[in-house]
Amino acid sequence: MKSTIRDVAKYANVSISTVSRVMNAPDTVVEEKRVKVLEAIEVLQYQPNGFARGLIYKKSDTLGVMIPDIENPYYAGLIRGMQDAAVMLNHSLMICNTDRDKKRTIAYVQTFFEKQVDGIIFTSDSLHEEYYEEMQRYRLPFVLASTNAPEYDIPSVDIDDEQGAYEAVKHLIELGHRRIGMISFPLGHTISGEPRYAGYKKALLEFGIVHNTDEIEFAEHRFEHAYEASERLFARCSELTAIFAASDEFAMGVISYLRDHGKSVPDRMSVIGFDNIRMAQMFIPKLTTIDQPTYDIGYRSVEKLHELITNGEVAVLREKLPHQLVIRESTRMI
Amino acid sequence: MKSTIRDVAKYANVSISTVSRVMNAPDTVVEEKRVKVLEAIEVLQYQPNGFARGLIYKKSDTLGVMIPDIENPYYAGLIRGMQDAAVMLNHSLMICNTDRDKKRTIAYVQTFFEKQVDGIIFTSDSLHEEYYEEMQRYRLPFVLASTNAPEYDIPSVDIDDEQGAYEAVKHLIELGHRRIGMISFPLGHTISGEPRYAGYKKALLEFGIVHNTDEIEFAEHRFEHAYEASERLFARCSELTAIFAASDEFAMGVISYLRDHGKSVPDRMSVIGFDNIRMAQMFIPKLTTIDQPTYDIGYRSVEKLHELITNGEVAVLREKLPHQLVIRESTRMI
DNA sequence: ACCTTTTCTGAAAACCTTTTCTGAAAACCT
DNA sequence: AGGTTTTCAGAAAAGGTTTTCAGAAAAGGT
Repeated sequence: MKSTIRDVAKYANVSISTVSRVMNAPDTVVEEKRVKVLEAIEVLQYQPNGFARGLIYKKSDTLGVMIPDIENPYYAGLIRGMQDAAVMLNHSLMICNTDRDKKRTIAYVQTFFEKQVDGIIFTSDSLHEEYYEEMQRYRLPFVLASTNAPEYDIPSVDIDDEQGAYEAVKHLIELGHRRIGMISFPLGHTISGEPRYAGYKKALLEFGIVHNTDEIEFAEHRFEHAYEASERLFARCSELTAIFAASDEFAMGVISYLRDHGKSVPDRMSVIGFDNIRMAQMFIPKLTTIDQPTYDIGYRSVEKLHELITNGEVAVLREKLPHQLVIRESTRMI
Repeated sequence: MKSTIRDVAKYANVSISTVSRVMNAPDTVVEEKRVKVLEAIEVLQYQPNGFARGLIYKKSDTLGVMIPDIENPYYAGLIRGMQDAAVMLNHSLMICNTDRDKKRTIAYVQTFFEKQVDGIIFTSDSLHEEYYEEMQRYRLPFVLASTNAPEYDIPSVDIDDEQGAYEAVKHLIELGHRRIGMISFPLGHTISGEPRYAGYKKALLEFGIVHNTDEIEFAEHRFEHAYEASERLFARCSELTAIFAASDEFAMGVISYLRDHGKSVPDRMSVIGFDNIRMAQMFIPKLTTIDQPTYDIGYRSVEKLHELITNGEVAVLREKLPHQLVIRESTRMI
């Protein structure tokens, strides 16, 4: 059986208060007893019970994290950053993979609440009203990582998607491309759909290129969908010379499609991605892309959540981290 | 403030025992009071406190998971499987990324213990003696996922690495290759290093090919290391026509190296990987590889841990799940 | 030597739940 | 109607810790 503070007290011939003090304020107990207690702790392998402590401190030093799709490598960097920040703050992470399933997400909020997490980090995906209400219901502090919610005042940390997309497309234009297609996220229910599309349009507009809505095609989140979307897009528009893909995974889907149909990238077509996931530099060709500081977004988001938990508020509500154009091999001068 | 059972009791004009009963054995309390209590619960948004419950039930319904490197996509499938199994069992997962750091790993075992996880899943990586002792010290039930420990009697679920490697190399041989190099994990401190190397040797031996120790090169776990290892290997052995890479990530490293030096795969060199991570079918060329049922390994490992926790023992100690050769584009007839 | 302050320790309450035990009321039986 | 069983609800203990409070002993001051 696990040993308790009582066992330690008995073994060391002191009261439990003394044992507790040895652990929490060692200098208030006289040396002689202190060493006896320490010895007892060592012998009995005593470790305080987190439940009992939680009951008193009313906190678990645990943070809940919602990930929409853990197989998407984009989240790996995010998680690493969060983890490192958590370690620094002496906290633990409870991670849950929602699979973008509403029921599951809401069920997890409840679990988190019952397990007394101190707060929740919500990554990517747009914040449905239901989620928001669920969080409000339980009054759980939470922050948004790699997404934001324009309609609510919720702390968030992400990047400027529109600006990133703008720079990506601008890069293509500066390379001489004029017929530029896009593989976008669906516009409605996805958070980076709108702004990245807006950035694309903005760049075209700025360089006086007419935007033809034919030249955009939509895909859900995965490689396969982008592959299929490419098929539809190229069937419709044959004169495209470059593609702006809303994510690196999409870019890989596009390139795979092109390769399967005998068009090499970047010789016959330039493709730029978004995110700079680790695979971007492992892929052949290495992807030109917009780098997101995923590690930092993760790190900052737990710092921010911690700030929110301890202060009840947050110094800056919506935090935008810097992105960066990374030029590799998948784009070239026309 | 969070409402407690006391608040509900007061609101519903009953004792706290009754409230508790409504939640845990509803049919032992008369209808009239039951609805009042239910109503109070709804109004006050009451949710029982996990700490208090944990104190009584002596369990948290939470499992700890150790992942060596969360950025390695291999673990994504594993985690999904674990998560799904956990949801089915009404448990939560506390995931920690060890970065293969001993101090951090041990610190995490302590945290897990204090937070009263019911058990731990240890993934990949070999089980150092220190870890084993730490687990013993705390008497925490644990299982090994995607690794095993020949020297200890610990429940594990993984695949037959040697057989998998054997089949991979056999495939190469059947394709007509005779000069087959290998990019291996380091032999000493890594769990799949030895058996995959053994499988490689076994296949060569079986087909009467002399095994030249020159033709193997070692790399740590990542793409970059495999890239560098390729450089060393090809500098030494120029007549190789095929490579057995100990992981898909290694295979991608090898292929990238070859591509950067003008040798296309599979035309000039066949490369086979191991794992069948999601990227294997996204890569160009798509990787021929040995499929590991990562999802199932994850799923089974939490089932197994649960079995161990509830029964104190486990029906089958070392569980081997089936692997499978998946032929794609990175290998071809010589 | 006596009084005051400081240091140190233990008892007990508090945190929130579940569960056992006990007793009151209701239901059942003859 | 009287006695027995069953149903139901509340009081209280238990689970392991921290912390407040009070008191005893030691130290300090005159």
